[in-house]
Order: sequence, then C-alpha cells, then structure tokens
Amino acid sequence: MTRTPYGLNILDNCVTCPLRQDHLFCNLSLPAGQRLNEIKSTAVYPKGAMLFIEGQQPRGVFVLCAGRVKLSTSSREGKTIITKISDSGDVLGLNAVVSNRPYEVTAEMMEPGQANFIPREPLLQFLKDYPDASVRVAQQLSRNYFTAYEEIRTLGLAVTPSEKFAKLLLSWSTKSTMQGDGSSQVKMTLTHEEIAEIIGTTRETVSRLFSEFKRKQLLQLKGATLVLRSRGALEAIVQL
Amino acid sequence: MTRTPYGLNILDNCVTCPLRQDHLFCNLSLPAGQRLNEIKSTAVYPKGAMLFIEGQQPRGVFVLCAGRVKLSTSSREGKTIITKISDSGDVLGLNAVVSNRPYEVTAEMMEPGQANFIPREPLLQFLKDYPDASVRVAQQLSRNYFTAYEEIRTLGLAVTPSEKFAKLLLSWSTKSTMQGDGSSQVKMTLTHEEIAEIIGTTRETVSRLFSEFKRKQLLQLKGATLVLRSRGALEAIVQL
DNA sequence: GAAGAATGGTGATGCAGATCACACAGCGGC
DNA sequence: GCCGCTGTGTGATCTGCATCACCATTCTTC
Repeated sequence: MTRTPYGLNILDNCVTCPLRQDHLFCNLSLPAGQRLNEIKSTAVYPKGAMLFIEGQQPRGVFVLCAGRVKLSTSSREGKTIITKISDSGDVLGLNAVVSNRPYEVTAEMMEPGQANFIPREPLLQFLKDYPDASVRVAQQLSRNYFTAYEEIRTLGLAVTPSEKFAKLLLSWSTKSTMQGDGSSQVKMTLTHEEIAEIIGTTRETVSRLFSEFKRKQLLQLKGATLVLRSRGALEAIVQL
Repeated sequence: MTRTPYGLNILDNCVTCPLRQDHLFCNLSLPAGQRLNEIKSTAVYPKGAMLFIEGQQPRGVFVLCAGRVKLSTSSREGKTIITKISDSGDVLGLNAVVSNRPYEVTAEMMEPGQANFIPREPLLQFLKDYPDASVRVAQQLSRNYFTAYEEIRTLGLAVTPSEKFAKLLLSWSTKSTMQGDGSSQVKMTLTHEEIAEIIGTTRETVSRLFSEFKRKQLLQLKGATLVLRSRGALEAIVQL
C-alpha cells in the first residue's frame, strides 16, 4: 500500500478478487488470472474525475476498487439522468468495449477512488484466448441488461414521482442497513438535485417529497443519516 | 416448404442464416452449425400466441423467422409498456437464458409467424463447446443492452409525448422507406393504443398527436400508409 | 350483410408537477 | 467578520396531459 495525492491508499490489486466473489474476473484459471494481471493497470482518481464520457470511443474497461461512480447520460439541452451509482467491484464500460460502440454513459467519480483499467485490445484478445472468461462476460452483460431493464420498468411504469422516490428509498434499505425494530439507517450522500436526476423529476419536487415523507412518518433525517421507518409503508406506495 | 394451418409457409431452416448476415448464429464453423441444427426445432404460431411470458423460468431462446413479435412488460395494475417490436432474425429470450433469470418481458406474436426454438440446456452446452459462439452471444447481449439504453434515454430524457412520438416516427423512417423527394412512406401496423404503450402515454393523446402532426404538415395518412413529409422537421421536434 | 367488437376522434374538466422566484442555511476561504 | 457558493425549503402560478364521456368509423365473423 502506498499513500497517494488524494489521501487514499492504493490497493496492490483489486481486479482479482477480494471485493466480490461473484466478480467478473474471479475464480478464473491460474494462467488466465496471471494474464489479466499483466494487461491491467491501476490508477487513482480525484473527486469529479471522468473515467469516460458518453460518446467517446471505448478505450477499455474499468474495474472499480474504491470510491463511488455516477453513471449518467444527458440530452443536448442539458437535461441529465443518472442511471446508476456504481461502487467497488463494478465493471464499467464493458458493453461499449465488447460491441465496439461509443460509451453510452458518462462515468464520474463522486469521491476519490481507485480503479483498474484494462485496455480494449488486450482484453478482447484475452477473451479469445480464455473462453471461460467470455462466458463470464456474457453473464455480466446480461446482468447489466437486467439492471437496465429495471430502469426501463421504473421510468416507464412507475407513474408518480412519489412512487419512484419510494422505490429509490427501498433500494437503499438493504439487509445490512436494517435495525432490529424494522427501521433502516442509510447515509445520505446524494444531493436533492442528484436524486431528482435519478428519479427523473425536479429538485424542488424532491425537496417537497422529503417534506411529505417526513410528515407521513415514512422517514426521518438525523444529520446526514436517513432513517426509514418501515419498509412496509414504502412498499405500499410502490404499486408496481 | 409445407403449407400450415395459419396460411403460412414453413421455411425449412431459418436459424442459419438467410435472413441476416450479422445474425447471432451465422457464419459459425461447420460442426457448430450442424450441432445447432440438431438442437433446434421449428414451430409455427398464430396471431396472439405467447412465445413466453414475463416472469416465467427461461425454457430457451426463440429465433424469429417470420412474423412480428411484441415485447412488453406490465405493472401489477395492468399498465403496459411495449419495449420493442421484433421482426425476422431477432433472437428472443437470450438474456434470460444466459443469466438463468425469469424472462423479463412477454413475447406475443402480432401476426402469424414462425420461430426456431433452442432449449436452454443444450444451448448452454453448445456455448461451452463452441467458444466462438459465446463471443457472438456476448456481442448480441451487448447489442440488446444498447437497445435497452436507447429506451432509457427516450423514457428518461424526452419529456413531452410529442417528442417521443416524433422519435418513434423517425425510427420508422429508414433508408429503405425514403422517397426521392425527402419524404418517407411506412406501413402503419400498430394501433393508437399500441403506440401509446410504446411512448408511454394514453390512446387519446396519440390520437391528438396524429391530428396535430397532420395539421402541422408533418405527416399524412393514405389508408394504412403513413407518409412522413420531412425528416428534418421531425428531427427539430426531437431535441434530445 | 348485419351484429358486435375493436379502433379512432374530440370535447370538457381537473390536477399534479414543472417553472419561476426568493429567502435562508451551511461552509470554506482569506 | 465578510463574501461567494452550493444546497434547501416553500410559495404562487401556469399548463399539458390524464381522465371521463360519448359517438363515429372500421374491422371481424358468422
């Protein structure tokens, strides 16, 4: 480990695999793992750094080791939607690389972080040489697809902002955040503006949603900690 | 060729490949092609037949030979969105099969048609045995992903129904439909209701959009033939 | 060709949420 | 302390579209 300019520790290797067992490049054969190690490189990024930008030709994939990344796409007039917040272990840019189309999103570091970079050409060669890895890639792509599909369902079917907001809150409340009493505590790290870009509404509406949900005892705010009172009540709102 | 109950000719084989050169299972090695032929079966479907339904465990993939298929997903309350209209050559259900998750959409024949079916297990075995095919599958999946992403952009960024409607019209106006004078002729095969489900609005709004676009000289209706006056004017509306 | 179903056209009404407009709070910098 | 900046709360207004209601037209099917 080395100390870096951004006050972050460099992990020697985060492609293979401490982060996730279901990871794209985990549990490969030994020679495949070694080959991967040769072609990857590691870099550290400050907050606000762009890993890649919507429309760029794909240079390679990024395996996120530390820090969260905002994936977004924008219209010409500047309307932006955030399609996903990625964190450690996620593989970014895979679709673009496999199909050799421009990156379909912009990937921006939301906080200082670290990622492994695997350039396009060596990666494609690697996939040819190690077929088991390409099956993995296919599976990862199809996971991405399902995530995208969820997004479509949310955007297309969930009508009101309340519904989408409740859905987002539910997605934040995972097992790990559950308290004994059925409530759930989450660190709020997004601005209202960002939440608006996720659920496809305006900042003002998000502000009003927070007020409304507080009033209805659905949530509570203690500093930067969001307390969700009960999943059940939220689920009742999400009538998907 | 054989005559069938639905007044349709059976093609002996439509997996490999007359329909499309960029096809998933085209230009495979000879043994791979033969193997594929052994595991596939062909069937004919009437209008309204469901190839598979959202939520079902994946049985296999369908390679569409003839007829169009409506892919849709619904919310509990019965709101439906159509995510894609597939036609000959499309591969349906691939994502579900590769990741072994339930079909994420319902696939319904919009007209009598024919499809090859490849059951899940033999297909997965086939992919293991013929690595070049799994690279193809990865590419196909990533194409699917891009299509899904387009959908997300449309739903998330295009604000008004007019915009989405114009976008849909543009997607219908391809090179093949262009006339010399810059206009474009398309057969209208969807009901207003279906169009509404594609662009996420109501039937009434679609009716009004047609009136409005006619009034603005953007389109014209001759029987079932839709004449788009100029792409440019439509593109001006789509301010994505 | 008649009965019935599916599809399409259009008016009246109401309301949710976008937009605009400010005011205020927190925070870092110097 | 003062500034400037980013993020938040909330009122007032305006509008586009969903909804309801009904009728007209066009397709099925027997």
